[in-house]
Parts: sequence; structure tokens; C-alpha cells
Amino acid sequence: MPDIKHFDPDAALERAERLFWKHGTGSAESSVQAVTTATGLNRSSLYATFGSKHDLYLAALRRYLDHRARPAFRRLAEDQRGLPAIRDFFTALIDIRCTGEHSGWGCMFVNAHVDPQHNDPGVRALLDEHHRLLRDALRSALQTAVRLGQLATTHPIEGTAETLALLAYGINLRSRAGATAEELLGTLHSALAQLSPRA
Amino acid sequence: MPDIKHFDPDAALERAERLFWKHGTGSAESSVQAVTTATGLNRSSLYATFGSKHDLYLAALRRYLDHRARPAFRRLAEDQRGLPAIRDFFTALIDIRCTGEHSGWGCMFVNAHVDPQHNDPGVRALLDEHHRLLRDALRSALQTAVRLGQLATTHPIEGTAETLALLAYGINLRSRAGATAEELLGTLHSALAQLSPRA
DNA sequence: GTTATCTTGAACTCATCGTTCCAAGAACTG
DNA sequence: CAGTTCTTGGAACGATGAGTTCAAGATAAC
Repeated sequence: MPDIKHFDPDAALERAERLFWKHGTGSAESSVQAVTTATGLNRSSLYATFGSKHDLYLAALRRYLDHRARPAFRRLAEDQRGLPAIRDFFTALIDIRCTGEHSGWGCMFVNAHVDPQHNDPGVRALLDEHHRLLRDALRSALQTAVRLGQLATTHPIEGTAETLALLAYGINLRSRAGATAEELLGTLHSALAQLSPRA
Repeated sequence: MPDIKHFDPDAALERAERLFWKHGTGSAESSVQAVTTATGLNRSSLYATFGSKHDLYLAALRRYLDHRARPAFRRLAEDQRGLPAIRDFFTALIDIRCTGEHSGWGCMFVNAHVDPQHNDPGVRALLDEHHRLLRDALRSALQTAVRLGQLATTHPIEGTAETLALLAYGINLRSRAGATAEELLGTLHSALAQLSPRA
């Protein structure tokens, strides 16, 4: 008896995700009006499907985590090459941040730290989950590097993983201010050189 | 003949600075109405003194740079102790970010990277100036550390300064999501351990 | 085809946004 | 004290914010 949706909810969510990724929730370019324009659906369908704007933002964050961040983290964690895995993870990150369609957008989760809604419990939980996933993936790769005898230090790798996670945040952030890929790759090279044994 | 201002413009600017620091420009808590409430002056005086909201934000950023960031950078650059200077700079940073009045606010310039206005040329110029100042101060301190024979690496210190700058950004960012001082101090300790000669 | 149920479009609510305007008041000069 | 000029309070501007409502349209079950 019921009618069915005349659109693909996930396709609409993906459009909203990109809007919030680029502009956050506090910009005129990410108003509900802008979302309706970008997705092609109207207010009624939007609210009936996703609830409030805040709910939509949460869903968009979740989608970014599941569709963009988590796969990259998983590849990193499962890469058995050690330091080269970390290097490739960061070079791919820099490439995405500085070139192509999403250039200058930064990371949606880094941006979310500064969003007007960043203190909301739902947002905060996602921030923590994202951070934990990133740190753990780096720790796995570092663990592999230890196994392969690639690391110079004898310090616990927990701290190194956390340091690299913060480095990733810094890269994501600076890419929003127009930092070039060359610039960021140079910084990456320097940071990784600290990890390798002395020449 | 003319009347004079019935308030202290810099005191008002300081109030606005705190509002934009904590909430950015895109939040309901940093509306012009909120600024008038926080500063005690009304719209007319606000606009007559600072111009548009965007101009006020620029002035607030400039004030943060001159009154908060630059003095800390200068102390770091002029500190002749080398690595301990860098350590103290970061521990003071973490302290400010995690305890006291400004706890959880992060760094106004890190936040500005994500603000709706971050692509404005005036804002962008300030972001670059801030980044250059931070990086140069770290480079000066590292240079001193080299002179004192405190560094483990033979790599150029340019990259290390940039890496530490991005680490600072990461610390500032995570402090907004409730990262504890212990957590961040641990990460700092690990990062600095990479710089010191092996035990 | 009828009917029940969901979707959809568009008008609408009320609040707030940034900004402007103007009359009333205050302060310095002479 | 008179006169000039700026400041100040508060109302008002048009635009836009998020969210709701409801009749009209579409769909599938019977």
C-alpha cells in the first residue's frame, strides 16, 4: 500500500556528506536550503528521511568514517610492509588533500573538532572513535615495522602512533590553508626520517 | 568638540576575541548580538568602531596573534636552552589548552583553518603569518639545540621545525575534543624522545 | 479500480541573522 | 554657556535560518 521513496537515500547522504565535509555546519553554504539544492530533494523528504539537520550531520559523519576513513585505516593496519605502509598512507592522504576534487577540504573529522556542534555527545563519540581507529591502525603498522626491525627507537610505539596521528591532523589542517603537496611531503619525509635507524 | 568613546575599544576587542576563539564565526554563540552582550556595547558603537563582523573577526585574529601567540613564540625563539625550551613551550601550551579558563577552546588559529571565513584573503594572510612565526620560532630553538649538541639527527632542522609545528596543531585540535593533559603530555614526551640521542 | 499509506512540493511559521538609520544625549572647544 | 561633532540606544531593515504543515500525487495491495 505505501508509496516508496523516489530517491536513493545514500546518494543524498553522500551529497550532504560532501557539503558538511567542505563547509561544516555553520556556513551559509551548508544550510538546509543548500542541502536540498545539492541533493535535489525537498525539505519534507529530507526531514522525513534524516530528521533534523543535526541528525543529518551525524549521519554524514558516520558515512565519512565508514566509507572514507575506515577503509584507509584498514589498509594501513593490514599492510605488512611496516614503514613503507605508513609512508604510502601519508602520501595518499596528502594527495587527496591537495589535488583533485576534494582539494582544500581537509579531513571531515579534523574539521568537526572546530564545528559549532563539536561538543554534542554524538559528535564527540564519533570524534573519539575516529581517533582511536587512526591511532590503532598506525600502531598496527608500527608493530609490523618493529617485527621487521625497521625502527630506530626502543621507545614504546604507543606514543609514536599517537604522534603520527597528530601529524596527520596537522597535515589535514594545513591543507585547508593552501599548503602544497610538496611542502607537506617534505614534512612527512622529515618526520619519517626520525623513525628510521641512522644512516 | 567631538564626544569621545565611552568604552575601551581594546577591552571590547578582547571580549570579541575570546568569543571568536571559542566559537568561531559560524556559531549562534558568536553572533553580533552575542558580541554586543559580551562587550556591553551596542550595535552602533560596535559597527562604528570595528566595521563589519568580518572586520571584527580579522581584528580579533590579529589581537590573538599579537597578544597571545607572538609573545610565546618570541620566548621560545630567544630561549637559549635548546630542547628544554621546546619542551617547556609545549608543556605550557598543553596546560593552557586543557586547564583553566580557556580549557577546550583550542588555538584560535587552528580553529580559523576550519572557519567559514578561512578562504578570505585577509584571514588566509594571518594564517600564513601565524604558521611562519611558529615554524621560525621552533627552528630557532632547534638551531640552539644543534649548537648545544642536543640533537640526535643529522637531518636539516627545517623539516623538524615543520613537523613540530604540525604536532602543535594536532595538540590544539585534540584538546577541543577533550583530550587530557596527561594524554597530550605523553605524546609530547614520545615526540621529543625521537629528537634526543639514543640512551 | 478502489483504497489506504507514504512521498512530495510548496507555502508558511517564527526566530535570528548582519546591517543601517536616526533621534537623543554627552563632551570638548571657544 | 553655546555650538559643533561624535557616541549611543533602540528600532527597523530585508534576508535567511531551521523546522512544520498540508493538500496533492504516487504506489502497491486487494
